[in-house]
Amino acid sequence: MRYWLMKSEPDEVSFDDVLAAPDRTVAWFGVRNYQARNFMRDQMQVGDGILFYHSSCAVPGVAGIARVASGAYPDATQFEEGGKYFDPKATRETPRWISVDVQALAQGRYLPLTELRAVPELEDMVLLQKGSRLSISPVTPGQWKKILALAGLS
DNA sequence: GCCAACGTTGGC
DNA sequence: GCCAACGTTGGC
Repeated sequence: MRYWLMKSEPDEVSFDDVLAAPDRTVAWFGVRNYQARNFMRDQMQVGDGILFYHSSCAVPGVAGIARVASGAYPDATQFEEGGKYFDPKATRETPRWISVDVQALAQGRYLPLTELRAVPELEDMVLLQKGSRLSISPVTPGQWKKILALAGLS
């Protein structure tokens, strides 16, 4: 059982969108970074905890918690010619990018990035490191507990 | 829109 | 394999 932070642009997929989806579950598509992909491929397991983070928006922050709801499978968007996530080097036989299913679990108090930065126990979070751009990053059990407490979800 | 930081590409 | 050029991320 591991914990992760996953970034989504709310204009594309917000936490509310996941809550409203059938079975509160969506495919996590569009990862185009090898380090993030490898976390999904090599380390994620069904049941892992997810901090659902809103990026590139007016108030970036943690919007809710979710769980990994499937193993890895090929990301369908890599084959969509003309689409934003099309990858000409990917083939059906040798896909390059993968997805997992993500199921929303609970929505607590919204935790803005600025607030997270002010919490001493969270200063080692990958998210908060200078220049960190990873769309999927590991979260320690201690960081997970702290954030759930801050969100009122403990 | 700006720009720092980082990742990828491709010529050599 | 190096590294300059270019592209992307994402907070502000």
